[in-house]
Amino acid sequence: MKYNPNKIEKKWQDKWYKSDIFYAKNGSKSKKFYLLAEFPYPSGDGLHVGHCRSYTALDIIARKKRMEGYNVLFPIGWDAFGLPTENYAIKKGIHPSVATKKNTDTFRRQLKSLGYSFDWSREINTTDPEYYKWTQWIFLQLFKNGLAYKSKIAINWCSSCRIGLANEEVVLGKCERCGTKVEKKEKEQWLIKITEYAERLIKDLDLVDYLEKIKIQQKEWIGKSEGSLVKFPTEGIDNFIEVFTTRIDTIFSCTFLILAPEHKFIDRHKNKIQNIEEVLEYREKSKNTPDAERTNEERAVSGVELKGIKAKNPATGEEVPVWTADFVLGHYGTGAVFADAHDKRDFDLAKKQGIPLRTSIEPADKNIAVKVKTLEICFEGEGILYNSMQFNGLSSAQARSKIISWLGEKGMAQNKTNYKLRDWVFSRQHYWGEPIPLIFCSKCGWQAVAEKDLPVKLPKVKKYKPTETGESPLAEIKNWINVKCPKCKGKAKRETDTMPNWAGSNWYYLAYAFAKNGKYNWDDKKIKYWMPVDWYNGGMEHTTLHLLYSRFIFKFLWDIGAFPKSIGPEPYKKRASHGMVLGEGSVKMSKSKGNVINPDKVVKEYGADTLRVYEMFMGPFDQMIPWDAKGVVGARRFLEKIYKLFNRKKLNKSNAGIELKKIMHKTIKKVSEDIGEMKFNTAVSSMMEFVNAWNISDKDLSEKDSEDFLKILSPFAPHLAEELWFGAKFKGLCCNQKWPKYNTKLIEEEKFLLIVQINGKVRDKIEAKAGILEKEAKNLALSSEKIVKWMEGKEPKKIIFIYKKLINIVI
RNA sequence: GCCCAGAUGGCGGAAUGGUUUACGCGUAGCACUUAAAAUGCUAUGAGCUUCGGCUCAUGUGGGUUCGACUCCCACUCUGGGCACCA
Repeated sequence: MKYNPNKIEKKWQDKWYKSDIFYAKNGSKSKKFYLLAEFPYPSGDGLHVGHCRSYTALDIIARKKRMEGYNVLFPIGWDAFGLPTENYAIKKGIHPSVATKKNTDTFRRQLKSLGYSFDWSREINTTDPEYYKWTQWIFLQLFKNGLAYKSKIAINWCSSCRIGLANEEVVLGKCERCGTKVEKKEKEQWLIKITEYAERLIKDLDLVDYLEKIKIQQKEWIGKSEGSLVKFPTEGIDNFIEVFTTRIDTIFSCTFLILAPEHKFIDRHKNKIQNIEEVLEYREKSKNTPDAERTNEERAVSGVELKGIKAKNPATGEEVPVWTADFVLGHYGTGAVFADAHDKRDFDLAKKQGIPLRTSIEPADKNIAVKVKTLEICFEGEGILYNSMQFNGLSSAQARSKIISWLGEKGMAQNKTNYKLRDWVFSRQHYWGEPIPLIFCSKCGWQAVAEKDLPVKLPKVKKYKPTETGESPLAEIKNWINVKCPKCKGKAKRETDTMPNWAGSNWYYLAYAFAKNGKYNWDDKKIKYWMPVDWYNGGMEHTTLHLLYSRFIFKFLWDIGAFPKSIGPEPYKKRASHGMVLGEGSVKMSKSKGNVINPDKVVKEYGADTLRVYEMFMGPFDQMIPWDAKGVVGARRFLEKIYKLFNRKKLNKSNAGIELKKIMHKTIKKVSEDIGEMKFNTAVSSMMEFVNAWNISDKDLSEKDSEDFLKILSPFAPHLAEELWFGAKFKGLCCNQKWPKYNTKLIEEEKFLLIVQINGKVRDKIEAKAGILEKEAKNLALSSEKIVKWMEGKEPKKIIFIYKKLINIVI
């Protein structure tokens, strides 16, 4: 009989998916385990082998946990709103929902063809009105709690997609999706106050078990910096210009101020700035400089003085000039800085424009100190203060707190914490997203749609294309837009913007707790039972987007009591991440390179189990790894060997070998531990070693050992394990069995290879009893011919003995 | 520029203070075959060798240690993230 995976796999998948064996049981008394894999965006390209890698890994964990007696929730669904589907629909002239249906059907078929043990009864779809009813409900709660507001802001505008982009969607000044240069455009947008949660989003990372690099990336993205606000009086104009600084210890060297070109001070005092035309011209120029060009490191600093404007340094009482320069950002801090010789950009600008400079921080290195004082080089580090009145001689750190309290007493300075994180632009001018459930009334302002009227369904339109003006296509459907104001019943209009991609994935982990066959009945009890997620796996690319957003939304829902408080303020207990699968030669897989591996083809040619085993074996799970078509063959050979051994040497109990049993138990130990640590590659290799040992042995496996082997194989190659389990006439389904335990006694070896070193170099290897101590080991070593030769008659100076490992003789 | 991760045979990798190169791929030889494929077995880091072995090798240079792929310092390169953040 030949191993025929196509036949075997279909058979077992039918059996599994027609039953409820992979269904999670709400409220079961067994210990729950919620294992979450990021749900896919169902693109028209179908499943990627990268999806298979992470889903196989999690499927292995889910199957093992189930065998260990946990009540496992391992769900799947579709994050289906978004631009690619919309663009596809526009191109093909079909409704995006039709494209979505087609794509999800493909994904579902592909995922099932790989035998994943998802709970398909809880499948979710973010584009289902029953689902987005809750997405809209969450938005309304944000709105009602004052966390959603509309504001005219300069947004990142992609002229090709005709869409406003969140900062997170701009990569190196280009649109993340299409690569077009992003422009600045003023537009009314809905924003969400994620910044109010900045501190908690940092602090609560202490409560969770995330990979350290994920925590670091989140913290860096939020970008907390502690400093102070300092007032620079501007007599006769405004009262003062306020600046943010983390280096108030350098204030005595401040010789000028710099404002961001867009700073409102300039607008307020146009008539007082003598060279206002020049200043406005500079502002226009900097506005049109795309961020991409700013990344040019060699770009020289530029700036313009606001002539006729002076400010007073609150520390020295000196009058200093005020400049504007585009390296000062309007949206960070107060949009204004004080400038001095201890900042590289300030230093460069001053040198270039002939602005006077003065130093006040002395570096520890005397040679550098000389060059700093003569303004030959710019010193940005910390040191000892001079030129700083009563603060002379203090270190930078000491001086900072003293200067703040000194200026603070005069009302000129205070402590201040700043974050790089900005509020989240939440509206999109596109069709294929959740409508924002708000109504604008010219009398009453923005009003929430009544909760009983949710969902606000997407209306049918003829054209999905964004309009020339950049407005959403919904803006053209008059009978949908025009509604009554929920408050005064007068004429009002619906918001026509839709929500961004992230809206649906902000809360989907909650949906799985209560979703059933396409119905979404929010259920506190079920949420309480399943949440938080025990183990969440996804890509590193979502660390600063989805992961941060969803943590924020969860915290918000927790705050307003949308589910029981006892769950705690964090949605995910543990977060791990997988490495990408690259094309051969370590380049990214892409259609244009023609190196995309289609999982369907691999399944057809080699079988699902082969694909699963190969993707686990190819390398460490968290690392990027190139696809190797030849490597797939190795996985297939491994499975074939197992199939042959089970059929050829079918359970010859009388010939069972104790040596094989020992290796079996070592393998159980290794595989059990490795799965928990996501070291799937070494788990597979240890099973390969076992099979090799069995193959060359003239003994066979006992019935118990065969059972155990199939059980540990089954998470990796579930179809083959099931087939062989059935073929051996074992009871029930293999995937329903109890995970095997290893016997410690069987793992202990009676003998070992004693490594004998002389001066740390291996000179002999002697087989010895496992229990021997130093004395016996020494005798054994010194009686070896080779060792005697190497000793050259010398006496050992020192002997190091490591139990069960080696003996090192130092001469 | 800053932060994080990494560098081991022809290739993917294993080993986290104690036999470097497990497992897999590839390659070579042998067996089976009319032949090929498939399969099985054997060999496979480099150099030297009197065929007993010896020497060298985990990016580079130092250090700690009886002993370093592993720990420490400096550097080079590769990948990822952030970046005019005051």
